[in-house]
Amino acid sequence: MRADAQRNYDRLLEEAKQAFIVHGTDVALEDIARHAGVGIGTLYRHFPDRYALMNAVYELELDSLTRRAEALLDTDDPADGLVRWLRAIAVHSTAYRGLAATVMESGDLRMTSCKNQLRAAGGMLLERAQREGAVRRDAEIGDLLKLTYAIVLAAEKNPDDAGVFNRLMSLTLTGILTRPEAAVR
Amino acid sequence: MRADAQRNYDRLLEEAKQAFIVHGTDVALEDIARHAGVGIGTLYRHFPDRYALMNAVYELELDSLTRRAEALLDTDDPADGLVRWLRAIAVHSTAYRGLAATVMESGDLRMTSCKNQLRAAGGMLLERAQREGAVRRDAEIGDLLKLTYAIVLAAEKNPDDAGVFNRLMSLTLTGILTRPEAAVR
DNA sequence: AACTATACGGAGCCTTCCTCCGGTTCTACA
DNA sequence: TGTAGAACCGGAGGAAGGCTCCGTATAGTT
Repeated sequence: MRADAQRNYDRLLEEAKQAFIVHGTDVALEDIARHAGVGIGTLYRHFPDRYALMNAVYELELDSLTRRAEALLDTDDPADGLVRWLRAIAVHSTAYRGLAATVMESGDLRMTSCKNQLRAAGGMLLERAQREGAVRRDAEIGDLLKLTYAIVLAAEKNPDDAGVFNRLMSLTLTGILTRPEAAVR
Repeated sequence: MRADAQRNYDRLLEEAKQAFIVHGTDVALEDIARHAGVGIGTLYRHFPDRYALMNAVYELELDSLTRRAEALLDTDDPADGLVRWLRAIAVHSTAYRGLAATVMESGDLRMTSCKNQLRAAGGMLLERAQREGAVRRDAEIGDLLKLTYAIVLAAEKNPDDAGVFNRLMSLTLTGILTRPEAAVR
């Protein structure tokens, strides 16, 4: 990679990150290019579409989420560890409004590398919690992540309601029904 | 309302319903107008924006959902009644891809009339279930609807996974943790 | 039949996405 | 250091959808 290309790549990535945080992930790509001081053509050469850019930005955060998962593997309470990690994911994806909607999709290959890393890191936390009987055996890491992102999405659509994320998360973690075996087959 | 206006209104509504079902709620409004045999200006006069159209289409279904709620008030198992109603809502909103995302929002006034009717109907089912101790006391109908729509959204983003809706719904209804009191404060 | 309030419709402007290609700049190698 | 050409730059412009505006057409009334 040529030095100027590398420079532009880095600037675009940094600028995209800021723009996603401030304006959400559906910000106009032209704005990102302009703020990075390059033409729109350069942006598209480095990142074929909006999702490549989102993937690259999210990858910046993946290391810390992976390390967090590893650290939480050492805590005493496995259920608490899993829950803390899901909350950490939520915090990260909440920072980039609109990101959750994309990460939740499974149909296409967009952001696949990010999603695989998340699944691997969370899978270990989930398995430990299940081994110790703290979490239902039939829960899968993919579904847990989908639920987490779904709740993030619901929360970001209710920006005036600060408590909505915690309420929905609590409902989901502990269950809505008091006698579940009776109503859900 | 003039006769020709009424005719066009009805045609637009019917055409919008079909288009939403077939192409999702982000279909081009020009297509709806064309299929209804009117100009785009006429569409915008009757429905100021896309959300007015979505609201009108969803209102067509509200009666049946309200009646369903009333019928379910007479069933033996209150938890089962609530769950069945939430599933009915999910079925309806799943038919119109993209609708769930809009209904979930609370910030603005779009689709307010629909959302109020849903809350009223579901609130009765929820209260009965809570009175009989079948559902957590701290659950609110608004949050339950948000969760339901969030799951619909997650499911419609995973069209290749037929079971995802039921799995997420089951996780949410019965809870992910086996000893919730220990991990969630 | 004439009149008026109401409704119609599409031209046209704006914004955003994305592609394409002529011109420019950097790097490697002599 | 000079140079060839590979790599890169950037913005014009086509495509598509959202929405507005206003000249024209028509339903309903007297």
